[in-house]
Order: sequence, then C-alpha cells, then structure tokens
Amino acid sequence: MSAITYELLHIDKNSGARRGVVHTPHGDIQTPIFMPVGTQATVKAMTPEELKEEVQAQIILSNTYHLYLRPGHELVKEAGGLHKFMNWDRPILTDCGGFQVFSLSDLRKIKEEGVEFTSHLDGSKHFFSPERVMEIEEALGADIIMAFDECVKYPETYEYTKQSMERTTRWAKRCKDAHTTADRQGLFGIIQGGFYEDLREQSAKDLIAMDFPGYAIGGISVGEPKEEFLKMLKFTAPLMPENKPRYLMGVGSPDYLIEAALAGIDMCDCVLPTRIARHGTAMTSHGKVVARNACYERDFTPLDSECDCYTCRNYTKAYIRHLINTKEILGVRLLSIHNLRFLTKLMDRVRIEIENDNLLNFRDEFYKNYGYTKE
RNA sequence: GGGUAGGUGGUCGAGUGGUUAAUGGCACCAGACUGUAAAUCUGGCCGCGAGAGCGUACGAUGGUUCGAAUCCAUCCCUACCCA
Repeated sequence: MSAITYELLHIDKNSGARRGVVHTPHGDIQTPIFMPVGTQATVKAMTPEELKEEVQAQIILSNTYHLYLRPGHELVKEAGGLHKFMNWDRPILTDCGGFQVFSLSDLRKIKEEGVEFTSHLDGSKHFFSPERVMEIEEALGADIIMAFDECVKYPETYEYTKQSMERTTRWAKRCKDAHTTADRQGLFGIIQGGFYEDLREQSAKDLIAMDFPGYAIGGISVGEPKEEFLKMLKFTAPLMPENKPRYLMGVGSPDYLIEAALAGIDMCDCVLPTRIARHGTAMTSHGKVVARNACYERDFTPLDSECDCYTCRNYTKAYIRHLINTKEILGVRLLSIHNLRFLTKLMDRVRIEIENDNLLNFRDEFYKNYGYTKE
C-alpha cells in the first residue's frame, strides 16, 4: 500500500477541473490545494499554530537543500523527524533541491552522477546525487518527497532541455530504486522538458512507466510570459495519470492558481504570498494592495473588506502601513497571515465551484474583481 | 567681551578653485518579486520640461578669478571654552 493515494470526488463538467482528496500518513488534503512554503522548517514569520488556526493550511512544504545544510538532516531525524522538530502534525512535502539547481546556478556543477553545490552559506562543497537526496528526504520524514530533478531555466535550447530532461528521468529511476520508505513516504516524479511539447510528452511517458504515487510539473513558472506558462500547463496536465495527485510546482498568484485548477492540477506551492507579505504587499479580492504606499496613510479600513482573516478582522491598512514602514515584525506577520489565508480561502472557494461545475464562471468573475485582464 | 570649531539639498554628512545639480547613509516616493541565497532588490528623490535643455542652489552681502560650495572682507547665526 502506497503512503499516498488519491481519491477523485468530482470533475467540473464545464472545465475538467478535479475535486479530490489526497490521503497521507498525517491526514487528508482536500484538493485543489495551495501549500505554503516553509523552506527552513518554518513558514517565515508564522507559528504552526497560526498556520492551522488562522490560515487553515492543510499541508506545508519544506526544503531538502536548506535543511541538509542547516541544521542537518541527521539532527532533524534525531529530533524525531521534521513534524516533531517543528511541531506540525499535518502533512509535509519536501522539495528535493532541484529548484536550487536552478536558483543557485552560479554555485553548482551538474554531472550525470549528480550536482556539486558550493554552499551559499560558507562556500563549502556538497554533492547531491539522487541516492543522497533520498537519504536526506527519508531522514527528514515528510509525507510526500520529491525525486531529484533539474529545474531548467527559461529560455533554454531544445538540445540542452532534452538532455537535461533525460537525465532527470534517469535520476528519477535512481531515486525510486534508492527509496526505502515507500510505506510511509510517497515519492513523486517531476515532469520536465522545458517549453517543448514533445519533451514534456516524453518525460511524462517515461516517468509514468515508473509508477510513482504522484506526479509534478516542474520547470514552468520560471519567468516565462503567462501565455507560455498556460500553453505548457494545458499541454502537460492531461498527460498525467488521473488516479494520482498532480502537483504544479512553484505557482502562487491567484490567477495562476485558478488556471492550474482549471487544467486539472491538485496541488500548488509558492513563496509568493509570504515573500510579498514581507515586502509590504497584500493580495486581496480587489487586486494587489501595496500596503506601504502613501495612499493608505489614512485608510482606516481592512486590507480586504471580504476577508475573514485575523489581520482583516482586527487591523487597518493605515496601521499595517505604519508597521511595515517602521520595519516592525508585526507588519510582516499580519501581512503573511492575510496573504496565506487569502490563498487558502481562494482554494476553498475553487473546490466549491468545482463541485458546482462552475469554476470557469468563477474565474471570469474573479479576474474582473481582481483587475486581471483575461489571459 | 575674548577664544575655538562650525554653518552644504528633508535629514545626517562628504567635498575644500574647474569633469559639482553637488559622493554616501537615512528618510521619503514608486516598481519588481511565483518548487525562498529575498523582512530583499531596482529606480526616483531642487523647480519647470516628454526631451535636449533652461532656471535657481552650498548662512547673507560684496569682492578676487576666465571660472567659487571651495579663496578674501564684512555681517548674521550655532556649539563649546575662558571672563
């Protein structure tokens, strides 16, 4: 029995979006879902209690690379695993370090065997092979663990993307072979292939043949125009098995999340809501509110009149602007709570609209209120 | 009353005869951020102008000089010390 299983509840008759449940060793996840990112065993500025009670997050992400460097996966294991270490008893997903192959591109060398990183902390050398990544992710003990991949930049040549994708596929096989905890950790494969349809197709086919309990789309939402993103998303999602979770990596703006659900994606994660919160911006049902801006100096209304979050129930834009401008920690915390709650609530709504076969209409209405121009 | 050190753009503070509308920091204003090297980064920040540019500006006034925030004279103001 796999640690991770997917139960399909309903398909939106008008869009094909999926409403489902992912069963994990630490409980169920209602999908589609947005997963807050807590790279270093913490969703920045949030306590796990706030994530549960105020944000109502069902699952969070953490990161192999960062936790391997500090405090070290052995230490986390000694603490009783990541759940216990950080006092979070709901599901956790660990990313594999594949994104760091992309984001730390000046600090690493890729070979067939794996990737050599120069630590961004102290310049020390570290080698990540698929086998090593499995060892680390198993020590961390997340419910869902990701196979080691390379997230290719945009744009990239066909030739490079092809050989990278093929290597990621070989690495996925090595991860699967090295994986020893399939009874309590579900290993997901990551579809690569850049912005080339035939490569995406090949990647999906080869990974599906390996029979992972779930699949992710990686390597999109890496700075390409929205049009390119949507094209690749809509091409790739239907290639993924229907009876397993489908995870789109690195997506977190409201429009991308809705588009992902429409494409039949079940899970997304992103640093965006917490990052822009720290930088003074809120996502609201009426579009972005840059709370730092002078126009809110005397605005004694909540960030979002339609929001039920702790921040909106208790604080005004004028106060939050003051906190952000004076660099008070509370400003960052209040905005983080709001943004995360905004997205979890958005996904609550998306699930309801799917059940009502109405996600397309909701998308249009949401775009209009948010101020997005359609596609 | 005497002495010493000073007065620079919102502020602190460089500059001490030309390439200076004047380095930096802060404050202020705006933008970016999408599997977190990010409580970060980028841009703007005298006025007018889309721009080339024009006008005004380094306490005040006058002077030296081809040219002054920078040199000189007088005055005003500030801080500290002595009486």
